[in-house]
Amino acid sequence: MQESHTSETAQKSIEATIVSGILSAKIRPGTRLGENQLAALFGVSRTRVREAMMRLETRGIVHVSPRRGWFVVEPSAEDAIAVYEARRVVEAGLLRSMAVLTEEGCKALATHLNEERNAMAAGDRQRLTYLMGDFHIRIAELSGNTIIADILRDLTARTILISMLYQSEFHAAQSHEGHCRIFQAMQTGDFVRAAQLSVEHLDEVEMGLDLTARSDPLSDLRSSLSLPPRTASSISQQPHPKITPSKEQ
Amino acid sequence: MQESHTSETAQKSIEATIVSGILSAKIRPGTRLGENQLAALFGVSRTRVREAMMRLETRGIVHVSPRRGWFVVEPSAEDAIAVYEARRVVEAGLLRSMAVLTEEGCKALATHLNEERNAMAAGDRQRLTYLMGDFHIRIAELSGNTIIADILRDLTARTILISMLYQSEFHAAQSHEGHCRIFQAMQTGDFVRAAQLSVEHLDEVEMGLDLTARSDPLSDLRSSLSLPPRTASSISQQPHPKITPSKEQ
DNA sequence: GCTTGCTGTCTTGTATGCAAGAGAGCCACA
DNA sequence: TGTGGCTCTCTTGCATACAAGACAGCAAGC
Repeated sequence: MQESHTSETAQKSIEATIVSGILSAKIRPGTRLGENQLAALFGVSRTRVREAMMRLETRGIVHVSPRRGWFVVEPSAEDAIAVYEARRVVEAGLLRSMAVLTEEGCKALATHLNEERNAMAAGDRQRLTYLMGDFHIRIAELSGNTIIADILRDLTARTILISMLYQSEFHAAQSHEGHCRIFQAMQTGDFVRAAQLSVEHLDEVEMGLDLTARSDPLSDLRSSLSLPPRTASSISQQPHPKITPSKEQ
Repeated sequence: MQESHTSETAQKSIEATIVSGILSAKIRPGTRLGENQLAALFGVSRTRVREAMMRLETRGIVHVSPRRGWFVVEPSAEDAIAVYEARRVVEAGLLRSMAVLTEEGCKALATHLNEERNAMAAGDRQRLTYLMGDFHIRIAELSGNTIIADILRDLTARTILISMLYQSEFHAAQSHEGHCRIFQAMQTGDFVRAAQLSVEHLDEVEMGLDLTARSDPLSDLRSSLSLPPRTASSISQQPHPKITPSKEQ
């Protein structure tokens, strides 16, 4: 952990750190990501932080509110539906395109499902969230197609943000069983069935969302004024718009 | 075309301009995109250009060679295979997920296929290239899923770069027929068949590539030295590494 | 009490300046 | 003639300075 090595790595790791923070549910949607704060945290100048933010913006992970700051996206109900639809398309397409499950792949997934079980037993919810998303990414990875894996990673990050907004209770056992079923189908080489199970699994999770719960309290006024349903700039009507009282710089 | 309006728009349009230039085959793979050149061209400072470049980099459209410059990516043969595989996954998954073809959608596609015919008759190869890629993007657009549409747009851009590198001759008629078949299946509501035809169509195009033609002449030496197949930094062994003699600034 | 306008502070937007490095071209030398 | 090294130019990398705007908090007026 040399200082020099850290700062070298920090260049692209701002992105990775934030994404991994989201994937493990440690960063909530709407979290403010101040350029100065991150710059101080990572020991770099604002320039680098901005670059990372812009990259994350094109990946659909953060968005900028002009002269106000960068925020982790808070997907709207419509966004949520679109993300789940996209995942169904990609994951089903991926499974259907797979021909064999290699020995290593089989082992990797079996190990993963064990980890899920362990986390459930331990009641480690953050780790569980991470594992539940990671299962799908692993499938993409062992298909060998890094393009699809990257796409799915970003979609999974958004999925986790969605679940933090709209999922009242976490049916971990149900998800785990879904994963097991998909794995079983893959083991028997029935990828068409695996794809179908994957779609059903995603449907199930989507159904578990309460997409009306967090609908903003202004929706009545908004609709009577016939404004767009929920713009990016109307976001962050969050309960804690204040920054942590660290005065930074 | 007011000056002010142009410069306001220019901010994000650098990205769009380059992508659209690639989609219509006006920008070749390996093209150098100098920060100063673009800054002068768009009338903005290097800062904005860099932002656009970084966004395009995360989209897989350009890459940077440190202290040498930004270049439009030159996909390797392995990249080409991965891109086609990803497209098969996404497009087949998309078509399978579609339930109905709306009246407008039907009209839009019919119009598009007519445009393809016109461009073929006119022998307008650039426009033809654009249309051939755009067909797939349109399908994604009329599915209503902008996430998938965006993904497919970037993949199509890369596909076109690939075709400029590895496609010796352009079988436009063959592609057009493939599109027609997909459209017919969609019209009859048989999306499973449309998906299957789409996969076959992409296979066909991929088969038309000569993925050994442009393999770099150093491959023998490279493999005997057991170096990595083709690194990003080994790119731009292109015939014209020189910049156009505009002295800029 | 409630609203409305103002002002100070804190944020990002953007340009610019300097440093580091890569590479082309030249020159000396064998 | 061919080869090695040097230098000089041009490129991006990165930090910093300043400008512009958003918002909270306050004060004045109704």
